[in-house]
Amino acid sequence: MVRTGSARRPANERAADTRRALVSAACDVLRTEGFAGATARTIAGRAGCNQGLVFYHFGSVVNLLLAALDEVSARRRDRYEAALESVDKTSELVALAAQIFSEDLDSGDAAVLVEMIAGAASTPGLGAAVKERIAPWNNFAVAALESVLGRSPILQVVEASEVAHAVVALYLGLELLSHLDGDRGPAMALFLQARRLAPVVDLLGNQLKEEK
Amino acid sequence: MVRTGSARRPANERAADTRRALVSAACDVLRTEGFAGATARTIAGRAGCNQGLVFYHFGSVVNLLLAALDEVSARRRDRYEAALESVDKTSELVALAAQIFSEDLDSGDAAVLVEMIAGAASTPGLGAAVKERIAPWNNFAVAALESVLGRSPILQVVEASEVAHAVVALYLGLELLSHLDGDRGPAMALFLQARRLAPVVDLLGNQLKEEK
DNA sequence: GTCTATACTTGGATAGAC
DNA sequence: GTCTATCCAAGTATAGAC
Repeated sequence: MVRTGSARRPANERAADTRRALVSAACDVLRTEGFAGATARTIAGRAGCNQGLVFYHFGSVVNLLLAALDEVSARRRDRYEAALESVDKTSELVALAAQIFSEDLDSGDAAVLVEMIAGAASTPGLGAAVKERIAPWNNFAVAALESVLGRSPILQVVEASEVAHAVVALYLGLELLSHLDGDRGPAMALFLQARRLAPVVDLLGNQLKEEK
Repeated sequence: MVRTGSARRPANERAADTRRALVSAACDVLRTEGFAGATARTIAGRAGCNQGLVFYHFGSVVNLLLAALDEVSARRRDRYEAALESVDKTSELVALAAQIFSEDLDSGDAAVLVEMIAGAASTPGLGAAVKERIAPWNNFAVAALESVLGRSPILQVVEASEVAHAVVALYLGLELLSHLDGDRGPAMALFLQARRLAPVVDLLGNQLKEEK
C-alpha cells in the first residue's frame, strides 16, 4: 500500500479528515463570528490546520462556507424527516417545532443558515447558491403542514406552500432575534402559546368540514 | 462671517452635508452589498467623498453603520406612526402592513436592519447597540395590535407583546427571503391571504366576547 | 496531502498639506 | 473640513519545499 503522508492513516483518509475539520470549523465560525468574520485564517485556525488548505480543498472561502451550509442542511433534513414520522396532531407538530428550534439554536445550525442568507448580499452569485440549499427547508415545512392538516379543509382555504413560506420566514426571524440578544425566551414563549392554540386550529378545520 | 471651506456654504453646513451623504451612502451600501461589503472605502466612494472622512466624522466604520441604522429607524418610526392613525379594523391593519412592507423593500430600510442584526455577530458589542435600535419596532407592533384588537378579548388569550415579537420576526424573515431571491411575490401573497382571513379574527373575537 | 513562505490586494486608521 | 499620502493589519490566493 502506498503512503504519502507522515501519519499512519492513508493519505486519502487524512485529506477527508481535514476537509471535515474545515467544514466543521466553518460552521463554528459562521455561528460565533458571523459571515463577515468567516475568513480563511479564522476558520483554518479553529480547524487546527493551515490557512492554505482552505484554498487547496475548496478553491475559495465562499465554497467552503457553502460546503458548511450543505452539511448543516443535510443534517437538519434528516433530523426533521425522522421527527415528522411520529406526528399527526397540530399540537404535536408545534411541540416538535419548539424542540427542533431549540436544538437548532444550540447546535448553531439555524445561525449558519441565517448568516449565509444575509451574507449572500456581499458576494455576487452566492444568493442563487444559497437559495438552492433553502429549498429542502421549504419542502419540509410543506410536508409537515400537509401531514397534520392533510385531511382538514383548511388547506383548501390557504395554500400550503404559502403558509410554509411564512413558517420558514418566522423561523429565520426568530433565530435572528434570539441570536441578537442571546435570549430565546420570547421565541419559546411563542411556541408555548402556539401549542395552547393548536386545538383551536383543528376545531376550526372541523367546523369548516361540517359547513360543507 | 468666517469661511474655511472652498464652497459658498459655511463650513459647518458643509460638514453636515458630508455627514448626511455618508450616512445615506452607508444605507445604500448596506442594502446592496450587505454588512460584509460595507467598508469605509466603498461607502465613501458612493458618497463621493474621501475615505478618511468616515473616521473623522464617525470615528469608525461601525459607528457610521449605527448612524445609518439610527436614521432608518427614525424614518420608519415616523412613517409607521403616521400610518397607524388611519387604521382601526384588522383587515385595514393587514393592508397597511403589506403596503409598508413593500415600501421598506423598495427603500431598502428593512435590508439595512437585517444586515445589521446578522452582521452584529462579527463585531463585539455591536449586538447590544443594534438591540437598542430594534425596540421601536417592537413598540410599534404592540401599539398596532392594541389599536386594532384593543377592545377584543383576543388579547386576553394571547399576550400582545408575544404576538408583536412574532410579527417582527416574521417581518425580518420575509425580508431575508425576499432579498435572497429578489422576489417579493411569496411575501405579498401572504399578506393577501392574511387580509382575506382578517375578518375571521374579528369574528373570533366577537364569539369569545359573547361566551363571557 | 500538507506545511511554510510569500505575493498581492484590500481595509482600517492616522498625519499632514491645503 | 477636506483631501492626499501613508502605515499597518488582515485577507485571498499561489508556489514550492517536504
